[in-house]
Amino acid sequence: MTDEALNLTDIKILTTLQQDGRITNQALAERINMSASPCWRRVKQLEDEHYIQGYRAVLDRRKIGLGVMVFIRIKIDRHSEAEAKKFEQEVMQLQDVVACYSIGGDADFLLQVVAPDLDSFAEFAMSIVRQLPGIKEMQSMFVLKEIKPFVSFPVKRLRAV
Amino acid sequence: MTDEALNLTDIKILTTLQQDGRITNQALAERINMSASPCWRRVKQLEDEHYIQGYRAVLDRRKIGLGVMVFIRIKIDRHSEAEAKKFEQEVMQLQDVVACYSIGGDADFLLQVVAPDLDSFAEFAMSIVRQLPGIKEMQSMFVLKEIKPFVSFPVKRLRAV
DNA sequence: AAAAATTAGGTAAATCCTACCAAAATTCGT
DNA sequence: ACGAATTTTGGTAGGATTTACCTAATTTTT
Repeated sequence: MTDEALNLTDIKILTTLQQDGRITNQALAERINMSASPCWRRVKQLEDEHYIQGYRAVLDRRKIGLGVMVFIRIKIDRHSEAEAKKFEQEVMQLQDVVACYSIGGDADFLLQVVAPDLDSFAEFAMSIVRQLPGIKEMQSMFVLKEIKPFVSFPVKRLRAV
Repeated sequence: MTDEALNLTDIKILTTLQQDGRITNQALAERINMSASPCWRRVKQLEDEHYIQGYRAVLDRRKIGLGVMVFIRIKIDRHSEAEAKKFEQEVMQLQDVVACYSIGGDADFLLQVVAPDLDSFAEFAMSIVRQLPGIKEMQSMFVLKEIKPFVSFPVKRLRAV
């Protein structure tokens, strides 16, 4: 509760845990050349301070039957804050929309959607997404290949103030 | 090594581990109403068969100093497979490009990029991304708000053949 | 330079993992 | 439908890990 910034140890810990979220504390401690006690304490601290939001298992999308992934750009009717809120709330409920961002630039929202196959996606896009409140435009970008799947954020030394 | 499909237990396990990748085996077993032994065995099996690719810590992007996230649509010069490969390889090296997809639709690639602030992003976009081989068009979509951050894939019973 | 505060390292009890075994349930052939 | 074979389950115990606590070392402050 003093410095509020990340030192080199923290950076090593966060980098390592992003690669292997189930590494044992002992192995982690060895990796960063520290004994187990202070290492464990730092991890707990990073968790308590919410630098680490949580831990997740990463699944093979295709193996669990989700052969199709699509990014959808969506524009909604402007001039209605209520409509936007409603849109956001409804999107939140959709399990097949695995991520959704409000974006600047040309579109209003970027949705990341998964489906077992093209037919399922078409059905979902037409009867669910299209029917969301206030939709004006919609453009699908099909993922042909995951060149670089998301793994981790680069953790760098925070710029001094 | 018999069925090759996911039963209800597997689905519960995968769903739970996507939410909490560090849950203890005992707690997981209780959650799915199974004793620890078979639960542990199933998890190991799901790991061995690569339904589970790994475990990761999820960090708070802003807390680690990455205030800006942008999706960039990029079109590259067509008619050159070699150029595309080169592009992919170079993108792979860029730490600030946290994800990259080859996409159908209007654009060729979708890049997910992070940066500490707008200035850093501008610098990165101009002097690094713009200079990638074969770039024809480039359009940035700034993330204003993460309506629904990616957490997990929906795991459903696989359709019987 | 001494005192205070912070961080590191060690230790031990509690918990958890993990490999093994036996029991139960299921499948299969007859 | 029955018994044999196979698969799956539940229990157990040794080993590893976690986690709280204490002391020593280091750094910071005055």
